[in-house]
Amino acid sequence: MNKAIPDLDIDFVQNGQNTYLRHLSVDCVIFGFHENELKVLLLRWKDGPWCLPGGFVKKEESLNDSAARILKERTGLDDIFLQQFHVFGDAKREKNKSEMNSKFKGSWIMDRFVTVGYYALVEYSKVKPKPDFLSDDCTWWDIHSIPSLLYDHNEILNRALEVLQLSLNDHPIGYTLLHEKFTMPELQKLYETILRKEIDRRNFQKKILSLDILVRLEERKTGGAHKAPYLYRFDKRKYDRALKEGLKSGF
Amino acid sequence: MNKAIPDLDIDFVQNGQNTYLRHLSVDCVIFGFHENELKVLLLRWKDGPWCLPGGFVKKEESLNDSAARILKERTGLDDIFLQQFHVFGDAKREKNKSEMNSKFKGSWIMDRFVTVGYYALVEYSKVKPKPDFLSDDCTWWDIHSIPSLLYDHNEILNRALEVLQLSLNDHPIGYTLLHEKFTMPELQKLYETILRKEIDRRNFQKKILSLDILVRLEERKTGGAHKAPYLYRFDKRKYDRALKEGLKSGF
DNA sequence: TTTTCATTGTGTAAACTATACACAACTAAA
DNA sequence: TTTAGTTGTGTATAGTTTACACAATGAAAA
Repeated sequence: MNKAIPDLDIDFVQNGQNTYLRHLSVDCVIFGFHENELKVLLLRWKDGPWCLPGGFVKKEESLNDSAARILKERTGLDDIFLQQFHVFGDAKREKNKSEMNSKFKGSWIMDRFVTVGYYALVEYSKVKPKPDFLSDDCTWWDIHSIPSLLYDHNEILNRALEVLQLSLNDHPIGYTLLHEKFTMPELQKLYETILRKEIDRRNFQKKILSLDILVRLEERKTGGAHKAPYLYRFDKRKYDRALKEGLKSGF
Repeated sequence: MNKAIPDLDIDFVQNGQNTYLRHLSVDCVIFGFHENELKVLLLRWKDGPWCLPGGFVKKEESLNDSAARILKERTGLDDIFLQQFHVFGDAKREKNKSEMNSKFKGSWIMDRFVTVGYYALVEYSKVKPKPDFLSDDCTWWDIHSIPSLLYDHNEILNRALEVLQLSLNDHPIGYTLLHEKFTMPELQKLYETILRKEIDRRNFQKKILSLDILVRLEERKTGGAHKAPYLYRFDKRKYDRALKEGLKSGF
């Protein structure tokens, strides 16, 4: 018996195929925003590389439910914005799988997997990262310094970022990534980070306010060595309506 | 032995799981354009409903290759614009499967399948529709009169249409749907059909020409009881460049 | 207490893009 | 020869995006 795999896992490795659909996995790119930087939640395999949090699809479970379950297991969060964005189906996408995971020899886990990529937008401060039983670490990484990841996970992450960029023009992303109250510069920084470009402060404000999904509060955020900016929050009702209808124009 | 399944199929039904990944299928929404109408290629199951052309993923085959193979088998066409657009993973998506296909009892085919939707844009006149061995018909249907389809195939088709509409704004779709030479009104009608809205003739021409991907030929198309319109063709080089870069503005 | 620095709040002009719209020219059929 | 239907083309207006400047504020430094 391999020391690296506790008893709990033995059943998963040996009999998982009775619980899960074979050949099919789900990987989640979980985005957060903290200290004006876009972050992604990564796991580290025991004695292995960093990777995206992922999992498998139970035999009677919908794909979306699988993704939501995986998200919940890693972050503790329910009811999060979660969006399928691409299927990764190259026959050779799991390079070196057999060498890397010799401890799973003969297991269903060693089969080829096609994986469905989901991305999630979560509020950084509400997340309590939890490793899964195959991992010994689960932490946020800055989007600008992602390490080399397992298999094609770097590609999956990059694709998620691209899709996020495009979605920004169609959907008022931001609701789930920020605190309830936030300043205009914070929101702008979020957009700039995702789009990887600078936006004129005055034009950004004009445009984002014209979407009519924000409410300016009386409150201001003090503490900085400068003029105190107003706080804003999303108007949930208008925000949801905008989500449904889609936004016309983008940055 | 069931009369409806010839010998060829027996092996597929009984031993397909040795060739294909289980639980995973591919369905293709194949669009064509003919007589100023958008068409979709559908199959009819033997003694069954109409459905999208689909198939399975071989164990050593990439997902994209599977879709291309399925497309080739149904249309005879190679090298076609083919795009993954969504995964359909509801646990109950194959309603009534067990009743409908009792002849496959015990086969891997009766398992639950998650299916990956692809859409393809093909030149109508080049296609020679061929039923597969489970079907006895394979023909074009007008987009406005699609029958009730197998399982969730109506939903898959509708989703493909939505994605096609969105893609129209990002990509110069049309190259693969029209003859080599076409008139401006034909191209406009294609856009109008996909978008389900009318576009001002003069503004359409201005905009599409401003993309700088068309070449106007000296030739005109005669035969109509009216002024003969010019013929155009795509400038392949500029078209490909535009595809890569994406188009800024949409209709 | 005053000054300084970084940042916020706000408005307008110019460039660009999208939309609305009209008339002359052409082709085949009546 | 006339007619009906359609094509080719340009311009004025509305709307949107972009570029840009200056006064006000709050904390920290002098």
